[in-house]
Amino acid sequence: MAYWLMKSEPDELSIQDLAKLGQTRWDGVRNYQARNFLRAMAAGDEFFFYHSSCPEPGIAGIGRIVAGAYPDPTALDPQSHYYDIKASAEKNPWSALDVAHVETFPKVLGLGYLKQQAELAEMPLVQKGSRLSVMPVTAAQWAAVLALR
DNA sequence: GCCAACGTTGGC
DNA sequence: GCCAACGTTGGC
Repeated sequence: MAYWLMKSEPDELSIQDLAKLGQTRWDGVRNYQARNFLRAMAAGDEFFFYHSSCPEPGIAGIGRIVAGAYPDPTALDPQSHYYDIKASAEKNPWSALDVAHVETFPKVLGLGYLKQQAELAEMPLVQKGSRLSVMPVTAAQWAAVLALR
């Protein structure tokens, strides 16, 4: 089992939304590096749910991968914000997967707070200029964040 | 709204 | 293959 971190704008999907839904599709990733990490995920893997582009950016809870990556249907949907004119059913470069709610933290672990943690210094999340929206998390980093709850 | 940093596009 | 221009991300 592996650990990950995924960013979501709470206006789109928040940890509270995921808690309400129980399970949903994680789609709309349009970056190759992030997509490759999606494809490396397996059912049972857990991830930190990070709220980005919002008043209180930070880790808001935990989710679990329910099903591994499959072609992202939003890439083929002209109505979708994530529509990719170059994608087709035969050649869809984008991946989505199904995720479930595991835990909502009592409070969001803010980005500034996370940046203060020496154990997390290697995470792309806290590194200047990094915009990666899906990234691996080591077991040590996972444990360090859990200890901050 | 600003802006730094990154990724992608497309001309050459 | 280079690289300038452009678009996007995302914190502040």
